[in-house]
Amino acid sequence: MEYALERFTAEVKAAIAATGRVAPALIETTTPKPNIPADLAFPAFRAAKELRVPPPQLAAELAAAISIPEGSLIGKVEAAGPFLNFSMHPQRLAAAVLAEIAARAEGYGRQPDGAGQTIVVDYSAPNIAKRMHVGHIRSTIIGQSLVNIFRALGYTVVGDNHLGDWGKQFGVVLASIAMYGRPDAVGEEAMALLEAQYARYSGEMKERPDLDEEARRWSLLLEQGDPQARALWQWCVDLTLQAAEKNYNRLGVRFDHAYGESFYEGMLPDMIAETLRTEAAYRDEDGSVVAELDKLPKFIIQRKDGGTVYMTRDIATVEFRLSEFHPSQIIYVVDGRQELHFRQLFAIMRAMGYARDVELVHIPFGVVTTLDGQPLSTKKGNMVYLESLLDEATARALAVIDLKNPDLAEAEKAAVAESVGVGAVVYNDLYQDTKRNITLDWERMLATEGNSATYLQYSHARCRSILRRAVEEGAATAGDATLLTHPAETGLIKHLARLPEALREAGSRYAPFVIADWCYTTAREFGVFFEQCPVLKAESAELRAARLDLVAATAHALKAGLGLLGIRAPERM
RNA sequence: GGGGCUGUAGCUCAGUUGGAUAGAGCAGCGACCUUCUAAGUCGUUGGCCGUGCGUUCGAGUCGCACCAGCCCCGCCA
Repeated sequence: MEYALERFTAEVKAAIAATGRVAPALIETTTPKPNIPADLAFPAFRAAKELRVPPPQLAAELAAAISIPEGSLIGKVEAAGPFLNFSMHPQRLAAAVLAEIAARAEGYGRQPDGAGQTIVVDYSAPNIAKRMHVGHIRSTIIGQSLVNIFRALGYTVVGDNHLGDWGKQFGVVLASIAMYGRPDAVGEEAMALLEAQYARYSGEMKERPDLDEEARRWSLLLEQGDPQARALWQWCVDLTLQAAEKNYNRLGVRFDHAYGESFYEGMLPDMIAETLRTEAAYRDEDGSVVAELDKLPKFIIQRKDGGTVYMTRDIATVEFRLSEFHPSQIIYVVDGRQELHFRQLFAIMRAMGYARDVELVHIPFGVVTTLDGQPLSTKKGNMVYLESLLDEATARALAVIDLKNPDLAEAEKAAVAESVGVGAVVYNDLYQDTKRNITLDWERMLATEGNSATYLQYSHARCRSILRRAVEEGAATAGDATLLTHPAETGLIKHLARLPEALREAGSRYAPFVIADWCYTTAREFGVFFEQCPVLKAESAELRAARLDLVAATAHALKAGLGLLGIRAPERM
């Protein structure tokens, strides 16, 4: 099914074409700025040049020549200087949009664009034996939103948590446990102790080459399947995943797989041989395997001691994903600082002859810094861990709820606080272009006004509140949408009509903020409507029914948008 | 030295096939709660769009050069 806005655009193009004055190739439309009282514009510049007439003249001629088909979503056509402006027919649009949303409810906006295609999303990827902190939550949150967005676009999405459970850094973890012992604790507390040991060990490692050698030895032992190393490794993995699972549940994050780097261990020797066979890489004099491609800096695929690196495992990972899932895209939601790594990875995959039918995409995101621009680090002691971040956000939300809505039952207060607090943290990572660096600004993050998750949730809750009262009063719904002609109603409806378009743009740009933006504007449009158009006390029962439909549609659409971001929409707050 | 990202209002940001008067929020000032949740709404103040040159009928948007900040550049991930 085609959504109303697409139909409107198609009708506009057809109407212009029907005049016979403009070649179809020159019929391009743009969305006018908000201050222009129109919904779609045809700039006549190019076509006018072709026809050798002044643009305003062509626009005027077209305005006179155009005929609007019966029942069209086009309401009005007029020339405005060199532009030909089209406005939607408010009543027919209202009927079409409300029907679409009523039919799909929270599934509004979904499209079958990606049907039959698979996308692998590589995200989160926490390090084993490390607590998750503000640094890694970006990948988790952005990645999950992209998963949601692509699913809504009809793709088969495979979410894979590429755990950092291998490599030399893991050798350090094992070596430090061997030296200081296994911490006597559980959950995040145990991990905090592991981190402290790790930090202590790597600190001393700088001055003691024997410790560095020991870490390397553990990493090799692990790769060689030494039972003691494997057992210790498994303990760390279980501990970390258990703790992570709690955070994932709170964030609404779910993976299809969590293979992790270790999963690819057995494939590495063949993979290295393959890079050599295809001459994508060569063996250096010192025994290491290196590649130098596309004028990119040289990079290592196998260490001179025979050990593997991140790159080796990433190559195997691509190969595995291709043969296992046959995706049209593999997207990596990873820190922008690894941009070069991915360019190198993608280059070597191409050089090996893989990745011909797949688009490999790195979605870089910026770093999180403190208010004064300092990086967050364990060493500096200014690190903020995910669990405490969510707890703090929830606690602050609860304080506001106690103030604003003290009559709510305690259990509901707690649930709402969780939704609002976690929503604020999620939104902080999604409301702007992901490649920007963000600052950890508690005031900004937990803001309850303006462009904030809370404001969006609040708008939804207001809708739901009206709908609840309507049910209590036994008010009729399923009204006549053509009664919705107030500017505030039309403004809101026009914006609701844009969700499918926003979803498509969010997918093509890998940009959840496009959805966030849409939600925010929806909330604002609803806010205006809320002030100007009484629903339960509308002038007539007929108008009340129609407005109730609009409120229901707004609630569904907002919930759909928030859902794409991974943010819950409470019934009341 | 090479490369990537960023530069738009005091602050945080939108502005993407180049189009009309560059938009929001926050902060500031002012107004609106006996009516559906004031976590709201409305008004108002605030811009050499980093700088320069170029392409174009038209540039915040495209090209080149420069400036500033952050980041990356073989045996970590």
